[in-house]
Amino acid sequence: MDDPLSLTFAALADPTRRAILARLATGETSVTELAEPFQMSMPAVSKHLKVLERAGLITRGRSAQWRPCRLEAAPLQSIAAWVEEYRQFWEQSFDRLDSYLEQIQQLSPETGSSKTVKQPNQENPNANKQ
Amino acid sequence: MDDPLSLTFAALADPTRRAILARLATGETSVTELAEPFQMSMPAVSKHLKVLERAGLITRGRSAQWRPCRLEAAPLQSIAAWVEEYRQFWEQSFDRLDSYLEQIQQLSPETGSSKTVKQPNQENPNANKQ
DNA sequence: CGGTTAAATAACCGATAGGTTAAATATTAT
DNA sequence: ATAATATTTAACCTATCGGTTATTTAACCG
Repeated sequence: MDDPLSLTFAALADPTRRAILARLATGETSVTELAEPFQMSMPAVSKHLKVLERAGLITRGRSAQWRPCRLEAAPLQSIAAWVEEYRQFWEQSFDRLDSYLEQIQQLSPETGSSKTVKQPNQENPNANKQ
Repeated sequence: MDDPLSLTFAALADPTRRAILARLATGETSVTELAEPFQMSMPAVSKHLKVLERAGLITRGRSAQWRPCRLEAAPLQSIAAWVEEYRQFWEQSFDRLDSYLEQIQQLSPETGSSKTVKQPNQENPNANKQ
């Protein structure tokens, strides 16, 4: 299927392409420079760029013999919107875990031997680098 | 690559699988019921479910001969965290668009013929159903 | 002009994705 | 034990993916 959302998800389902986007987040650059960190041929990188371009995640300009690539984040916004629809589900999971932990602590006070589990304040772990 | 993020993105890159998740968001259900809306064979759906399971997006129980599927949203939280890193880029784009529109309006007042472009208040479009 | 550099395209290859039909498995019901 | 129902597995097929090397295109430079 080649609907926009599927194209975008598919484009993001490859660590090389995500690394390319991360690099582009620091600024426009050439194909050669983009390819440098990877131990793969230029045509391979070129194909990755084509996938990203088809998904609308990058655009390419022209400056002499260089084709500078630029990040286009609009499709990422669609992804964000899609995933937000499910936010309640993971928050709800945390709620359930909280309830469960409270219940455990309440019903079996002999587990006080473990670390003081006084409302660990389950919060967004974040820090998902890459 | 089979890192968690890639597995999750790949699992989401198929409209059938996203539809299955949407269905599961309304509650646990059987494979047969999940398969019903699609004009494809049961084994095909079974494969989709295996992909979702491998990505951690669903879990399966056992109740008699049924294998009820349940949505697990934790991987979606990882997706949300990843994409949030790029939020500034699409917001920045809107800013640039705003500046551009202001500039246009300011420099060429003869375009007043178009609809009153008085700060359209660019806001999150949302409403991305599927 | 000829040479160099940047990038894309062509042709190929093995692995995987997404579907099929047919057969096997697991559980319930008779 | 047998049959019925729900689901998975096996085997197969075609298309796409992600990579390669070799070639071609595009733009600069001297």
